[in-house]
Amino acid sequence: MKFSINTSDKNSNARAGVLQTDHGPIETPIFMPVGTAGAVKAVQIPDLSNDTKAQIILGNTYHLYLRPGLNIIEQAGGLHKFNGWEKPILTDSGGYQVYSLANTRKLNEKGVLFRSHIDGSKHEFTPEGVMDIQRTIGADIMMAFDECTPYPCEYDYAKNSLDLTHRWLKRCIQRFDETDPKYGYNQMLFPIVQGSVYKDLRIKSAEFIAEQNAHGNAIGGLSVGEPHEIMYEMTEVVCNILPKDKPRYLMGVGTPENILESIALGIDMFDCVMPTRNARHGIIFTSEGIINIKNEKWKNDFSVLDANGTSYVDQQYTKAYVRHLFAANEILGGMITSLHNLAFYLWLVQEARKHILEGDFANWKNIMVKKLSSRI
RNA sequence: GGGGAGAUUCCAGAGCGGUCAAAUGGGGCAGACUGUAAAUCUGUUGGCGCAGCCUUCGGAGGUUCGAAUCCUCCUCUCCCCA
Repeated sequence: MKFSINTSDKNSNARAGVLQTDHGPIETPIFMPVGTAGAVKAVQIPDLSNDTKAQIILGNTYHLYLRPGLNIIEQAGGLHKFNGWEKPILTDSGGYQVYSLANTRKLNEKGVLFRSHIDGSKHEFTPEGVMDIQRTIGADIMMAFDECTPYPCEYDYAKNSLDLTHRWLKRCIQRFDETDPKYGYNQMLFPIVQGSVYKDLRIKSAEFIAEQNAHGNAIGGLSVGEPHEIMYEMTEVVCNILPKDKPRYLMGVGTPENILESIALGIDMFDCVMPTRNARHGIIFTSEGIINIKNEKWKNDFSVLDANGTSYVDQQYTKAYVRHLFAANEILGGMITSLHNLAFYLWLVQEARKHILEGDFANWKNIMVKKLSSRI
């Protein structure tokens, strides 16, 4: 449970580090593939591990609690044993579902009453309960239960919500401290900065979070529809306050461009559904720009999927073939693009790490960013 | 040989005198997606000099102010009985 920073970039706040966990080290900056229900959609564990070079994946407290349920996960011996992923796992707390499933839940001081999106049954999530669930799942990194606020969000709502998230955090920490891991390895708890798009709230929250002296700190409530400039501004404000010697995790971000810009601001960890979800929708990210493989123009393009790509699928399949798979609604299409996108995201952060260590990250980032967001 | 049903925009298939360039699916084309209720969702799908006009509902005529819708003939499909 140690975070060491190897070096810092000269012309930005980017850092390269290593976070030690009982399931192995995580080299930062890192992108963490999202595996909400215990599976990174359309990608097998060996591919995830050997091909994309993922070092840590996510699971979700709300989804795993509902299905398969804690009983099954505990019988399996924790999520690592259940899904066969032997490296670190981080679980989101369900705080994002407070936002994304706002129509089917009720929130109060005690916690959140969710109506299951699967069968409509009611389930109360409290900060204490969420800690217990994550103990049972066995995540290496547990997230505090928070309210992810929407955008736009009135100042008063954001302020009250922030105070609630902070009170919940104290309860999370207390429960975390008075309980033990279930499977013989250590777990960490990351608190989450909120405050919507309001600088003073973000500062207040970052200061409060910094005081908790957690193993790592997260920034939530961004990338929910606000302009990128605001997202970067909030991230910068918060990074200046959060402790330098602890990993900083920007939750739910983002596009390849977002990730590089945020690394420059001092972020170490990212997760996002974009590479996997968009992959299933036919979008692939490459070092030359973004490709919609379903577009007609690839119909008879027999060049490989991504000549610069690091995944075996990049050389194995042609654009025309992958386009055909999508047109024919063959499940293989989404498997190929998912693997490609994850390999690309992981390549991107590894490359960023390399340039941070070499000291020329800022220049490299500025060149990359221009290409990454263009459409091919 | 006798009897019956039908031909609609890329396909299937509604429409059965005006509110029809024509429902709904599918297919095509394009877009969205940021701690995953998402292998999902949205838009568009005759042409143009585009608040209007032109050409379309098997073909040719006709009735009517007005036809994809009614009548006549033709062509072609399908079904049943011999």
